[in-house]
Amino acid sequence: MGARPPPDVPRRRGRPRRDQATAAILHAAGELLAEEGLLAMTLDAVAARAGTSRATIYRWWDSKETLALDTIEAQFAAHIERAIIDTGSLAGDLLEDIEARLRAVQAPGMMRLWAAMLGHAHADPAFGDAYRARFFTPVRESAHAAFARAIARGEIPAETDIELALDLLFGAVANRMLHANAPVDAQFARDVVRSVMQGLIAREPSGE
Amino acid sequence: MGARPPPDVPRRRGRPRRDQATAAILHAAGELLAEEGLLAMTLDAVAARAGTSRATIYRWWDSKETLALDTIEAQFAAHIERAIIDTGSLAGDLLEDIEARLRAVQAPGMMRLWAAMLGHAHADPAFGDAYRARFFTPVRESAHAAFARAIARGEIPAETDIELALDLLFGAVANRMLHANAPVDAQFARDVVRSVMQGLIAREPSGE
Amino acid sequence: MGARPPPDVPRRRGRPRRDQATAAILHAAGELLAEEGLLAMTLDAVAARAGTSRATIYRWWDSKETLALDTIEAQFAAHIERAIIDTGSLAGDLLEDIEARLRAVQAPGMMRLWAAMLGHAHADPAFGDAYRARFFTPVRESAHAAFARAIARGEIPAETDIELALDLLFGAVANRMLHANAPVDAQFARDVVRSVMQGLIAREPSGE
Amino acid sequence: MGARPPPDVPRRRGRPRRDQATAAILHAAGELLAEEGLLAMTLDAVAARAGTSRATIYRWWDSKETLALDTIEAQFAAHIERAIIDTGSLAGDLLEDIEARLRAVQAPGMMRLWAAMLGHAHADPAFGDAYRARFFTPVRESAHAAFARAIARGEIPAETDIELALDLLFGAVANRMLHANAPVDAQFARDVVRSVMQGLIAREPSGE
DNA sequence: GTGTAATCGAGACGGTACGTCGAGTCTTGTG
DNA sequence: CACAAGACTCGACGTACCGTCTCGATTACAC
Repeated sequence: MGARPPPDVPRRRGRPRRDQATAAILHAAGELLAEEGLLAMTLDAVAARAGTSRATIYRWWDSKETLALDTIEAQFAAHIERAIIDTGSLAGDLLEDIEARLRAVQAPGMMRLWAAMLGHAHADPAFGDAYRARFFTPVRESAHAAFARAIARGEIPAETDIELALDLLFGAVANRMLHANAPVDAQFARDVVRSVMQGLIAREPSGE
Repeated sequence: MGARPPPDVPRRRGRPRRDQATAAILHAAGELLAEEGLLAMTLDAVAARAGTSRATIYRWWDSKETLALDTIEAQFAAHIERAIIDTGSLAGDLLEDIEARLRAVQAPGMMRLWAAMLGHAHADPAFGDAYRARFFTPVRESAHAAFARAIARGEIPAETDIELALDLLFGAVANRMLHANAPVDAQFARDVVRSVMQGLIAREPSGE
Repeated sequence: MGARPPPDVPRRRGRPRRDQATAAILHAAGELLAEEGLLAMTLDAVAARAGTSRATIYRWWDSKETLALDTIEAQFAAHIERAIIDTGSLAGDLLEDIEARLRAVQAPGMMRLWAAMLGHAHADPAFGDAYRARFFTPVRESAHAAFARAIARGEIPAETDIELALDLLFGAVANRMLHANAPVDAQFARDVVRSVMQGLIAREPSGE
Repeated sequence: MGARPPPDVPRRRGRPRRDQATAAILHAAGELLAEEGLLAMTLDAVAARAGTSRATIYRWWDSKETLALDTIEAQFAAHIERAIIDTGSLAGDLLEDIEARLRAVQAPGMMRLWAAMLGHAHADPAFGDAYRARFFTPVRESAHAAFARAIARGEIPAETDIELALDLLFGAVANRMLHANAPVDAQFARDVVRSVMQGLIAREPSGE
């Protein structure tokens, strides 16, 4: 599975791919996803709005979920600055990180879309792998790096269970948005970061 | 929206509802949900396996998601003992609570189903309300009561931010299962509980 | 097959039949047939308008077509005076007869209903027998009697092919109404009668 | 309403219509109509026997009645030679015409189908127009032409009421088949033609 | 230039499931 | 018994997307 958009081969024979079509499809899909959600979005509607044919979409994506994955990735890219965050303190790094994600996910229709992707990730294992590789792992890694830097400069103990910390951190935020369907503000983000750091610093090794 | 299973009215005129049919439908739906997931489950298949007609299903449920909601509720009921948990310590209460939920959610196909329900909860607000009222709020309330008891007996400070604690607690577990798609064992549950408690006890009031 | 309305047994045990129900059903069916036609008329609607239950209808009629048959028979009875027509001349008798039928069949919705009955008569042989026995044969017989009287008083030759005359007579009228969907007025009826009589009187025996 | 079989445009973009499918549908519908009649014929069954999908049928026909209309037209075409009938005498022309129609309508199941079409023609005005345009008007016109030729060559009076003659002619035949549900043989056709001609030739103008 | 190869639009097609509707049957409680 | 209420099975309906498939038209590189 998976999209095979830019194979970036040097040059092939035949009519070259019309990049405008790809962009128009992603744009149309983005609008429809925000307006109606994943389930209500039909490829017919995407094709009509993009001015292409359904066959062209199927040529480059193998399902509408994969198309949606590419679409929200393109939208996230606009919200998240890829520059490495390094404020000098762990709390500062984590807060910056979380707030950047929050800005991206609070665009209209994005929560609904996120939930739909998560649902499909559990229905289709291959899609689940792609989903995690693109939206879960990167987030986790950038936060992981922040913890590693904090250990390196002695801010937190070396034996800190970073994986646990990440689950607490992102889990709390996700829980509030996805399950409680409640808004997440900056104050909540600060509370979460402080609680997690206090819980980790004070803790003894977990091995009973 | 929502199902209207019989509110146990005393006795009405007309042919009585065949309870066996309702049970058979729920049973068939449960099997098919575990085997194929929500999206692949057809009402045709449910009706065929339950030995009823599709029309009978539509008489009592307004969508297959609502049917699924009733189905997993029936399955959860089998896993979760409703007796109030009170071990005497906050950590003990929380662990018992979490582990009870884990047992229920680790039945085959249940993760996939949970994710699908969450996805639909964000697609259909009315369904979202029903979903939270039945699967989110009860869990939260039983844990909330455990915190209240802990405050009453002086185990944790009275000004503890319980809502935050709940988000950390259940968020960490949900994050690992839903997003990381990784297993949650008893050790992880213990680590989460300990971390959250330490983070809360030591913390100062959040208001800047 | 066929309806089994009033079995007219002397007196049976149990709750006596509520004649009002039967009348209400026929009345409701008549209204609905005129308003919407046979196919669009549902037994649900009839039952609702008659204030009865569907089961009661099924108790006395075995299909909605049979119910319709009884219904239009009741309506025809109101239009057609059963007294024997005898004006003294064949042309007069035939005209009276035809015009009486026309009055009945030109009630609103009646053409549509007649066509539907005819369609069903060819779909269900048993119904076809009942239909002809009630709506075809009687008409034919009363006109046949008029011809017989004309022969008796020497108005037309004794060897007149009456069956052929009846087919020409009623066929022309039915053709115009049913097939051409055109109105039939008194002038047309007079023309038909005159043409048929001239054609028959002048003719030689048909056997080649 | 109405079917839109291919108007034979020169060449359009897109996948060309698979003519075999259209033919298979008409053939399957023809068989099923003869076997079971219009009401019992299911589009499911037609699709299954034709090896197409129900959607394809709905793409080209808007109801099963319209499909039936096309079907019997195709079958009539096989029975009726379109060559203009001109035997030199009015009686000869009319007999040829009537007997050609009789051959077509006496195929198995055709009477039942004809009656059903007539019923639907009165239930759905738009269908009624289509029905008459295809099965009523053409028959009428060819016979009308025969009368016109007879007037031209002085065989019958110029003031003959042709419309009345047509109603008598076809009405008598239709009455016997549709209403009396009796067979029509060549002798009956001859009798009808002779009677109508005698009735018309001898008659005076109808205007009082 | 003239293939050759690829893309794109349009749109028909077989399929599957949907949600609805009506027919006809059955099972209660009430009169 | 008759009747109302109403739950039930069955089967067809017409619709909506899906994913696939032919087409004709277009556009480039390669010979």
